[in-house]
Amino acid sequence: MPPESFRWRLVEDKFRNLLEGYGFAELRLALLEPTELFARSIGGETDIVEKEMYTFLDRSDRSLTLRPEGTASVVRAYNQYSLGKISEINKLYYVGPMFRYERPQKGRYRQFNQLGAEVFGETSFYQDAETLVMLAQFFHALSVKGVELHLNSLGCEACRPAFRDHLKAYLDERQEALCGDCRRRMAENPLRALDCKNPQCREAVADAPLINDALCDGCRQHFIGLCGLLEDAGVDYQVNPKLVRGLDYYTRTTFEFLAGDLGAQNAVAAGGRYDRLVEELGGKATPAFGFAIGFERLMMLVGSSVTPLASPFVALIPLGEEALRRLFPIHLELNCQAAVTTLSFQQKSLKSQLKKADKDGVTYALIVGPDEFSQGEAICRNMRTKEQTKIPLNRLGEALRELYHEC
RNA sequence: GUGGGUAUAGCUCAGUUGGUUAGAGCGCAGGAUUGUGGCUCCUGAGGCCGAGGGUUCAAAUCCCUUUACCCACCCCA
Repeated sequence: MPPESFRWRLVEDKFRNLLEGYGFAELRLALLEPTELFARSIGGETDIVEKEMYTFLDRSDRSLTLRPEGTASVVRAYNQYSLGKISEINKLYYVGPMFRYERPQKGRYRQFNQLGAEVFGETSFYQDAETLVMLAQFFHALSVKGVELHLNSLGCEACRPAFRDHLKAYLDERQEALCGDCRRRMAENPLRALDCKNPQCREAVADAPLINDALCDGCRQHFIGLCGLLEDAGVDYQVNPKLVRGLDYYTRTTFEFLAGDLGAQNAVAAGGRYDRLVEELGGKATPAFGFAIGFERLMMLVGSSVTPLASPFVALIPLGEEALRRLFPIHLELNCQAAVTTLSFQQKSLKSQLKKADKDGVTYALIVGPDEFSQGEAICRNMRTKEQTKIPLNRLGEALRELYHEC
């Protein structure tokens, strides 16, 4: 709703401009996808898939789901249209609503909007760095303060399995201390125990083996390289070895931008690298890196620093029916270019119309009534200096246009 | 899915141990010199007290049910 909607569009425009500057192109995504797509990409054991999706059957008994996130749809589109053949590297972004069946609370809604982007075909850690710096630039451009970048590497198929077994062995010894969820997830994804919020789990996991120590050479160099580039770019970050994302497709780099001001739902943007997903969804093996920003959460941080709409420039004040008829075409003509005039269609007193003009914050008020008609000139009042000048009735339109362009 | 909270004027909220025409501030409308705004003053409009049921001589107030929203757990953007 206004005035929020104006601020939203302003922020969205900034996002589009920034990303298009970095060579991203917009992808308009399907809202509805086969349920299986999400089960396969996000992971069958994740909470999103287990209990947070809006899933239903269509008339042919196919199971469809309102998308809970964007990456899976982007990857499907990437594969379906063979984007990888058109150009080696593809940079795509999207904007739109996502749906998750959760209990709403501050910063969490069942229908929420994401600004997201994905890069396909680039393995280099330079890509990770470019994207992260770009995000930092975005927050900076919006004067958003207090966001922290948390960073981790989850390894790849070469080193993660070994680490997973290692961690599992560690957790097995402490099974009794873990919460039900963690115990249940042990088989599929023991890593999740690392960022469980349950105090008992936290304690049990305090001395758990860390993935950083178990990375293979390739992953280690990737991570170190990324960190170095971030430092060179002056982007502050902290490594959080226990950062594990709730989506199964991530490999190597994962990150979250956290904001303290958001309450419990403090992740304003998150993402990472997913080098295996394209292939798993039936495409050619393609490395990829992506992120999503929670639009609503971002807007909570942006506050009032983004200016809402500008005030109209001049209030047209007609006194009497004839004056209204005379000013109406001018009103239409001037607003055709930009929103510069206001005009009340009701017969109101000069006093109340001026009051309204003041509230609207206009710079000029143009008064036309019986007196003006008899003199052939309208009164133009500068609302700040209270100076009044006269303008011939037959050149009102161009005179106002000149005034507008002078400012 | 679990727990807590709120619901009264357009907005933010008061409303005592149940008591008769339900209040304030802000906003809105009109007026205080006939055709000149901001400040001030006066006046006015606007409420089925979220919905449904119950207790009572009497319910915004107590009880039950329900809906919506909020906050937290969880999860994530």
